[in-house]
Amino acid sequence: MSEAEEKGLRRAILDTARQLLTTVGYAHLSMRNIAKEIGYSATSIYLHFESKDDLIHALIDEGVDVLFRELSQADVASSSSEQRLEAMCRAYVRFGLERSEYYGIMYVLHPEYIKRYPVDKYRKARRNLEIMAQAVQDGIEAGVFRKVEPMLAANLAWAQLHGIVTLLSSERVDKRIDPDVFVDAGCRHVVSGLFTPERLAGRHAS
Amino acid sequence: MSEAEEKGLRRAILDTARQLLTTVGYAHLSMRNIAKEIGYSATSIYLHFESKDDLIHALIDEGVDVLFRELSQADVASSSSEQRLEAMCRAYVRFGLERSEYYGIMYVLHPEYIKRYPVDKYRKARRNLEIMAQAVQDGIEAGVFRKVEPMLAANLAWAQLHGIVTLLSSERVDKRIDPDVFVDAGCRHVVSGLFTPERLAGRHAS
DNA sequence: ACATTGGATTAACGCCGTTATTTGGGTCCG
DNA sequence: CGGACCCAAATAACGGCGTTAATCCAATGT
Repeated sequence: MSEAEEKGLRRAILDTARQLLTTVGYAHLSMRNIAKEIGYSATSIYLHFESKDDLIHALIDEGVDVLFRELSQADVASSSSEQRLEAMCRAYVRFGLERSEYYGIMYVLHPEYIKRYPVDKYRKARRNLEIMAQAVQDGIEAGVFRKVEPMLAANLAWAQLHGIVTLLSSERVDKRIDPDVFVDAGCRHVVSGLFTPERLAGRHAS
Repeated sequence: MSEAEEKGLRRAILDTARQLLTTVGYAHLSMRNIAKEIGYSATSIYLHFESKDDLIHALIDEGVDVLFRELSQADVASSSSEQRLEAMCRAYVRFGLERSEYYGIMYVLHPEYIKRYPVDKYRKARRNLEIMAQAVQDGIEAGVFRKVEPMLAANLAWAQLHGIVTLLSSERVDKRIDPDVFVDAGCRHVVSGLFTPERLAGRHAS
């Protein structure tokens, strides 16, 4: 009971913080306004998190899991490795744009603002790249993709997708460009950049 | 004389702020530590800038100019449009990594942290995309690039380069990947993604 | 009935951006 | 010369921040 309530308060803090991230953003997220929202004093949060960074790390943890679930879902829902990769690209961008409360603290917040993410949690975060690298690897073995270093290709794909998400969500992309067209072109560009010349020659018109 | 000194102080503020951006980063840049550095009180800065955002906007202005100069230099230093585009890509990444004091406030700082960049300065900032779009356009006319919307292609290229810069400088790229190889692969990917199938068939081994 | 525990609060510290007020030296004019 | 004015610059202060220290108080155990 007291354990349940303790968990309850911890969850309430996390949920409130996440909600405030969507409404006021990280720049205006404070221990004091989280506390006010749940009817406690700011210092009470320190009974459950040792610092604001610690709280954010807990949320990042959640975000990493959510993203992994969505990538996995896209992975199994498709058949060919190229379709799987493209589906994951779209899932990544969708996650970045629709769950920006997570995306912002996971990948946008500059490390200088926040203590380094604990080393022992890196492994879990890396799964989100490895699942994409695996699709690249499979494509190579299927003869659809060129023989590239899968991890290099995955990181490069990540950079493309990350750029698309951040430029779109910070409204830096030219307004005359339709966001859907932009995302579409980006995802196809990621995949087609891996095609063998033969596979490429047979692709449909852009 | 008094005019020169006034300009001198304004310059001193800008230079000190820029230097602090490289040493302590935006998160720890404050009106008070800028002032301490130049031996004035914090409030004196308000005689030259109406707010911290205003000061940062002035620095962004400088950064936009510096980037434009470097892109232009890369543009004229090469001959074929594909070489020009690739040279500009490399110049962009170099700017992002080496002048990160500018890059951070220009393209990384989330808009929620800072007042919107004044509309009348957008035009100048847009030149940095248009110069790349022009290279795409030229490549199309030369028959080297596929017939794509130049502005869409430029923004997509920008997203790729921006992703590379931000992931590298926030140390989020897998440590086993050589940064130079990463940048290299990224820039070539941007360019080769635009090639016509014929031009692509004749490219060298990856 | 008393001591102990531990969740929760208030007070306080040193930062922050910014505004209001005050200082103080120079210049202009009667 | 003396007083009015100006204006760069400083100090004080406001409300907000993350965080720590001290305090309160109700429930628990003996």
